[in-house]
Amino acid sequence: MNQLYGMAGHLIRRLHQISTSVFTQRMKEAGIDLTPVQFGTLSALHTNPDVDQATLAGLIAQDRVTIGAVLDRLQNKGLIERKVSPRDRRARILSLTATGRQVLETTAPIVRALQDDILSGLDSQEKDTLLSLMRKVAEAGNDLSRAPLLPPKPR
Amino acid sequence: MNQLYGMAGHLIRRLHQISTSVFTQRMKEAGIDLTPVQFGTLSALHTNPDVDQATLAGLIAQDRVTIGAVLDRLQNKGLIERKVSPRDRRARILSLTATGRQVLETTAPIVRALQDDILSGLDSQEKDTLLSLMRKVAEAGNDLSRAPLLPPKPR
DNA sequence: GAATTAATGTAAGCGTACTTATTATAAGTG
DNA sequence: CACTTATAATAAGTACGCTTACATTAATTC
Repeated sequence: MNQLYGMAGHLIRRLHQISTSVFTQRMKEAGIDLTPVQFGTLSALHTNPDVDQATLAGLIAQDRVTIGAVLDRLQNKGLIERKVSPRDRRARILSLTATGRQVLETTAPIVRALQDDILSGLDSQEKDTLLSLMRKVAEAGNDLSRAPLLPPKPR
Repeated sequence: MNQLYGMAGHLIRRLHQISTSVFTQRMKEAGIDLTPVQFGTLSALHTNPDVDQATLAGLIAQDRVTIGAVLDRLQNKGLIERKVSPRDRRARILSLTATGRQVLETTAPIVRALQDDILSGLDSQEKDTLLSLMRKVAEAGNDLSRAPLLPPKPR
């Protein structure tokens, strides 16, 4: 009846708990007030400047509604700005503030480093294997998820 | 600066989104109103009858506070019961109701079947590899997470 | 050009996962 | 036995991730 512990869903949930826990702890140690999703948002905004909210959501596989709330918090912290798009008055064009850019620069190396701690218990070959399998699952399952990853605007 | 897409944390979050999305969809198709965590809770309760809330939380690696809210919802649906422990009046002894047992029996085979869909995109050997690596990470990272998995009461 | 259809962002609400604080009870120590 | 310490559950609050619904604006179609 059970066998819960061996189920993909349960293991994925555990990994997610471990991942966010490690992230939160490292940020706390560094005195930085940023969640995993907030970091991802800043990072995506740095790579894709001047996108609107819906596009950004697709770029990091987030629900449009969720990202709206995340942006509220980032705006309150003074890390991002929203401007009404001149081309489409429904849309908000997003940009990093100077502070946001600075926080991202400070945080990025810490985040890169902590990825390894999440997978502690695996040797480096196993890590590669796991990452490549996860990439495969994420790609194949993209359309199964509520908020699929969307390619950047072709423009 | 970015490389977000290859990071362990991001991939794990994606897998979690895919996993819960597949679960939710299959339950909806089956006309069953049950979330992944609620299923896990029922399942653990079936395997470990008459535990209290704190013990249950440890058995499925959940925060004690979170599990309290989950139990509220399961109780509202009439799937579980809470009784004050005669040995320790602080503790609530949990049990499945007849309805709860029935829902679990109906749901379990569907949940078992859907595990495979979560990992669509992998062949069966890759699935085995991924599951075994995830098990390893979950085990090694257990104490890193906020709510580690705890062994059942020795009693 | 008016009417339909679609898209952007927001609001409100549910469920999970966490934090810190509080209440009640139990267990341990002097 | 009184006092301290620890534990079970709950309360209140934050953050994600989702749903449905809605107002505004854009694009399409007749």
